[in-house]
Amino acid sequence: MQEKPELDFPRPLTTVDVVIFAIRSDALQVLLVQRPKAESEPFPGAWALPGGFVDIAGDRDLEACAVRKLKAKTGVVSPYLEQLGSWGSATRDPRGWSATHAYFALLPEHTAGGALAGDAQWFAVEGEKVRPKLAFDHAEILQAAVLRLRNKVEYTSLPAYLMPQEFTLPELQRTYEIVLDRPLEKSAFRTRMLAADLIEPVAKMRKGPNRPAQLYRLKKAKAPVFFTRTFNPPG
Amino acid sequence: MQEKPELDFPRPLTTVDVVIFAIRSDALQVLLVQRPKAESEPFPGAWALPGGFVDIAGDRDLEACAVRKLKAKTGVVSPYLEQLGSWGSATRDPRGWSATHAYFALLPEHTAGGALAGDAQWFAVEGEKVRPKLAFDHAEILQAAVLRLRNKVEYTSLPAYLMPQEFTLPELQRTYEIVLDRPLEKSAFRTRMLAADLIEPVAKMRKGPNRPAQLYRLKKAKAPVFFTRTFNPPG
DNA sequence: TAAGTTAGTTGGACTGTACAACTAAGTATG
DNA sequence: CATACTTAGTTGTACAGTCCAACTAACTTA
Repeated sequence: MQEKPELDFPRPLTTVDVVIFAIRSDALQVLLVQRPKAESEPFPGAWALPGGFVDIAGDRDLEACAVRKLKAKTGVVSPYLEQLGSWGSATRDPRGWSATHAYFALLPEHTAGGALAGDAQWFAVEGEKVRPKLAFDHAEILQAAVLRLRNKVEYTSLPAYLMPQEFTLPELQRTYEIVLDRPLEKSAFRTRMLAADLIEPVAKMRKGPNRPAQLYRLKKAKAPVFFTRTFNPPG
Repeated sequence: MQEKPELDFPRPLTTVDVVIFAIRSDALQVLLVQRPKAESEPFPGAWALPGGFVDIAGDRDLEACAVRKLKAKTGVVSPYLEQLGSWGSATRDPRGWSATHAYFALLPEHTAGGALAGDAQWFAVEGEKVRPKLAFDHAEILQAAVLRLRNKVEYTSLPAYLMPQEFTLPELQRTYEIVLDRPLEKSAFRTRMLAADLIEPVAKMRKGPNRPAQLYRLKKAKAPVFFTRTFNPPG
């Protein structure tokens, strides 16, 4: 490692933040952590996205760092994880020039209750915001994550990653509607979802208070399926 | 600025790279720069994406840094610029743990010939690759850029940013076809493009060797327009 | 004047969505 | 035990946009 002047350049602080979504109580929720209350910390006591500094000794790459932070807060090991973008500027962190690599993760509801860290808590997403004022530029990052999620939902199968292993078509549709925050046409939804070849029926039925419903599960496809068309909004 | 142990963490090298696309000679081309031949440099003499270290004294934010690097190599000040993603790992740069923030830019053909830096040169994109072997993980970044461009072209108006200020519909269609590397239906293309309300006719006509064609220009819309449907491939 | 080239339009077959009305299978209620 | 209520799932019609081919239009060249 030679002593190039460039290597002596002061380097930005480098962090990774994760926007963790789940459907809970029939609403889209996001996991936040409370920053330490010590006055020496930036934004003491404020809510923030889970994240922190890259550990160049321990983290092989950025995604491994994101997985580590997600596991630390939720105990979840392998959710859907996608890079969202990066935010870097001289002013976003009072400690100096900093850049964060933001990821977003989708958790099935049943895993979202598990091994939550003590400083972590779920908050409902209202519009593209959340009730408490967020530290740093995390409100902007959260908004980008919600918009990206909504946007991708229009033409991919992403919401399937928010479902438990087995689910009914109306439940899946409900999840789409929660994420998109608008009603969808039942028959168009069924036609498209089945044509997308993303889910397969299992032998069982779900017996509810009403008519029993067919159970489906995600096919083995790892990547989200792209639909050829968007759902056109009714009306 | 307090002396938190975290701030003493060794920080990754932080760079910004820009994938610069233009249509030249009826083909999709990308701008590359040749790395210095000094043996003390990583990948001496190899071709690489334009980019370099973030200057935390001079760059206000990541995008400003990308604009600076783009201007340095092409002279172009305000092209279409979009964040592509970030790549960071312990091994991608022999000098140590590094993270790059990648952007991609679209240039109209007539600006692409201008004030090129001496070490810069255009290369045709073949598939998702380019002929020379690229430094670092830049082949991977380039591939991601091409796939993203192709993918977005399916449902947005991005290619309009590759056009000169005034253009005919057949020229615009040709640009779509070059980017997508497949033929498009003429009448469906016209219907969709005009319905998208993205371009507007100007009073003039283009007089070519054959029948004259109506000239159009981009509407003032700053953001690329999202189509409601994809182009279905013929056949 | 005829042939060639490219711009742009027209029309019919087809496909998938939008929407409403329908059937199906269970539970709750009087 | 019959009726109403609820939710799952299907069917049918209208409509919009595409796919594709054939057409017209305007100009150049031989």
